[in-house]
Amino acid sequence: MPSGERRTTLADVAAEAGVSVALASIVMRGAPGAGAATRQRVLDVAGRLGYRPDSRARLLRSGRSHLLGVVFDVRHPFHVDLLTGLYAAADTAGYQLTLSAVTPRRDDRTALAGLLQDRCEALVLFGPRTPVAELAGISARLPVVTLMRGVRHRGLDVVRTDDRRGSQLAVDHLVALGHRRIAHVDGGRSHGSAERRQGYRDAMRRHGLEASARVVPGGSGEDDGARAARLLLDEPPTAVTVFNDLCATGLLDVVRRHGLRVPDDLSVVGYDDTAFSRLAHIDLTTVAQDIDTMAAQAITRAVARIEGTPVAHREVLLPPRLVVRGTTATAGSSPGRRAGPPDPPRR
Amino acid sequence: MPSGERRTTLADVAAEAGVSVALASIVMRGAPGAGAATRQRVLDVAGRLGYRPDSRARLLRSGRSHLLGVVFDVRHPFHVDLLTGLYAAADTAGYQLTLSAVTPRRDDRTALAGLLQDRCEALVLFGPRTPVAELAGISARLPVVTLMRGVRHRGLDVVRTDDRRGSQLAVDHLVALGHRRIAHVDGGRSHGSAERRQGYRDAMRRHGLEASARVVPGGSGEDDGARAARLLLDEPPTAVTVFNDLCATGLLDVVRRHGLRVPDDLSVVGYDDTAFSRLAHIDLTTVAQDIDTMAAQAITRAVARIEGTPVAHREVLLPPRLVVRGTTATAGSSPGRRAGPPDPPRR
DNA sequence: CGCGTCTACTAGAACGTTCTAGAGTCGGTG
DNA sequence: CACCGACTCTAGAACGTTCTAGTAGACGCG
Repeated sequence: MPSGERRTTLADVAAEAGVSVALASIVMRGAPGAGAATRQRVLDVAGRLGYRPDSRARLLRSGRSHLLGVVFDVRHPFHVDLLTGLYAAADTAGYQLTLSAVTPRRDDRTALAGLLQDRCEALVLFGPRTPVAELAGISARLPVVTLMRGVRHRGLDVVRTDDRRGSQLAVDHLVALGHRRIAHVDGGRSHGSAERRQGYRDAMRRHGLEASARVVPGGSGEDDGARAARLLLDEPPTAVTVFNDLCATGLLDVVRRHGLRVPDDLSVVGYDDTAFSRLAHIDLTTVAQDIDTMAAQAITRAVARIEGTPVAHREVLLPPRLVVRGTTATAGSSPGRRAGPPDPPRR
Repeated sequence: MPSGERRTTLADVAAEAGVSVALASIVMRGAPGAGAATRQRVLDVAGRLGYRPDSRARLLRSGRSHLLGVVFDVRHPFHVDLLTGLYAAADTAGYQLTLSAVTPRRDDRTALAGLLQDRCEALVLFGPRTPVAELAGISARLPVVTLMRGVRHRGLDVVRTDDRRGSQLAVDHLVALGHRRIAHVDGGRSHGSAERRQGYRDAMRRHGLEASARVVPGGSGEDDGARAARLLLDEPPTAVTVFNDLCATGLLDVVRRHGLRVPDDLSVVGYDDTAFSRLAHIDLTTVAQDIDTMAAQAITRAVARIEGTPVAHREVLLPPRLVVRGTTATAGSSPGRRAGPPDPPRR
């Protein structure tokens, strides 16, 4: 009879312990103003009756929910990794998290609407696709922290990785390995795509390789990577930086099937340090975002806004980190080349 | 001034529209008992003031939260996939989902406790590690549906894939391809491990291959697969069924590094049809669980229990499905295949 | 003894909603 | 004209908690 018996309420506990509801409340939330003996008695009774405070009633009265709403996308492995850090950070700040997921059949807007009804005190959005105007509207009512999307708007806090720098790291790494013909596979209309492309361009210019810079249209999926690979194959570079890991995986596959060896004939750098890029089988050199700091900063921001603590800047830019694995090697390190196309004509 | 102005409440809407709070309530939840003109006027005002019903206050009064609590593990790609279906199913059933995540630093118990305070009407647990006794205790207070874990207890509903059958499918497939020396890499203490091992044994016996059955200790991680591979290599079988996809990936890597070709020298079948197994790069033959039905059944169960609809069985056993990809081939098909793909790239 | 102060406790309002019971209006009917 | 039912609407209680304002009693002090 799950729904038969009423659940035990603070009134039950109070009655059983022979005190007023108010005092029971004081004891339950550890507030000062109750005698030691009484406190113990109330706690005992509560334990015995299996009392659980009703967080909604509590909120209703106190106005504070100590609840942070989080919108994340189940399809993005990176988002899921972030949740771990976020829970930890929220916990130490004394806040709880309510999650609302974006799925292939559930968009940003729906996810957001759900949270607004839950009376969160702030929102943390993972790479939201919602238009800035809409986000701004919401931020008039409660603090909004955006992760991994560089929206510029007073009223919105932004925590993101310096993607431009990330691409530069990738290029620097490849140049240090002796590569000169380095291409970039673009992320299309995905977030961060512009910054990553820009960082690639900057770095190529800095190294005096402007002439051999080449940007190929790609995307965020495996297919996009495969398509980009086919575009590259007619005149393959010796190295390529790819928008993200998934795209890089698609590229790797096509490139290998065409007989090119990685990293001997072609070095590949991904982006995001997605879980699967760590698989020995893939072993992708990639640019990692500092997930833990990102999570901690997001929570810190949100809480500061809620509690009115002044915050210096609207935007936090975190440094990326290059993770060198098995898909990059020195240029021209390909002793015995097989099947693959010989050196393409130099330009 | 996020927290400055009070948020608009039903009373505000009612006052502005010149009706009673009760009537405004009727309109907002679409209940019968309001005139068409008034209804429209109230809705207009609500829209203009940006009114959002407070779900907690609503719950507090109505007793019903229409909330289903979900505990999932961020580390498990399969769980994340399930969420998609779950949201959809809950939506059509008229319920909302509250998610509570298990992370490396946040265990089952914590995740559960959070949901209990939120006054969910039922819990949906993804492969919970919580002891049965504890789950049973909770199920005395509210319906509990367990996914992917075969707990036997009156009071707990279970929705899971027939893992035994899944392993049998894998073995049948391999036998049909002419394999006879088929090994199994075990999942250790992971859920479903026993059933999958049992299914393997059954199938081997059924095919009269008892003598060549061989179970190697493994686990649920990539490392476990790598370790298992090394155990197998001294006397390699021609095919192997592996506890799950991640483990299979680890195995694949070691096996290939040792010069064995897959699928020519060794056929490999994984389990779960995890997202990455679909990557062209990995292209793993695997056993898929019917995620959508699983999600739908879980919600149906939960709702039935909440609303007191009689439910025939405590346990729903869903049929698995074999997904044939590139890591399985006919036994002894090994003669001189090159590294490259003879077959056209798959879609 | 009167007064102030401290501690332990309590009564009752409040939060924003839903629900119950009932009030007013109107057109139709005996 | 009295009565009915249908329809639209309203007043006020209720949900489980926290908060405000206060009371009762003990104690100290002049």
